[in-house]
Amino acid sequence: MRALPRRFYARPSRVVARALLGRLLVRGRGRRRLSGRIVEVEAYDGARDPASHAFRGETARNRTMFGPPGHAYIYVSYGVHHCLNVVTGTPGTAAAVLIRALEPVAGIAAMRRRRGLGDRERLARGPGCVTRALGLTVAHDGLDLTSGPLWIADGPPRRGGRRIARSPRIGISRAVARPWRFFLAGHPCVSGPRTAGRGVPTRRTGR
DNA sequence: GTATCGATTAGC
DNA sequence: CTAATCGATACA
Repeated sequence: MRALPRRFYARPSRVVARALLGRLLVRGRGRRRLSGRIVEVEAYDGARDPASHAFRGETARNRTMFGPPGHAYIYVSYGVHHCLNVVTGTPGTAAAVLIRALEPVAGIAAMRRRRGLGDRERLARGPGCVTRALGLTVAHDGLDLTSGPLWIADGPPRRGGRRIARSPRIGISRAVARPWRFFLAGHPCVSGPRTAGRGVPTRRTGR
């Protein structure tokens, strides 16, 4: 399978987000290949989206998002974890899709080693777990997904017979009502709610 | 300059 | 429930 062409990414983040579900995210080539089916994503919409890192303009951290589509935007979350996004839209739009969860397909033993976990369904469940399982860090920020050792496979997205469900995005405090989280309904590797829920997620108490 | 908050997770 | 830990942001 080939890497998805750049034109795939040169569309609005919500369109790309849905189109990514069921596709294969691949790290490396040959025997050392790691891969997983994308089962959960979130769309972010640059300057038009208060929840986006790009909402307040370009910084050293989010520079990649302002570049051409089809590149990996990887940032440090909570000072501890790394999160993988794909840049979408036209250059300067600074839109992106966060990869929140994978169903591990290849290199599962290596993922188990990296994660110190046996449960396949939990290996890449959650954005920080995705990068941990694949061995991605901010050192990989800016990688070109159409040519590099990190890519997304072309071909019909196999959804395993599951429908695409949507919900509000997880872990944000602004623009909380926008239903821009997309996932394969009921898939065991999805983090958080696995069925479509209307309305704003329940706010955790304490702050 | 200091204080606070995250596109989170693992562990009590 | 909290700690971890750092870039970005808010404010004196």
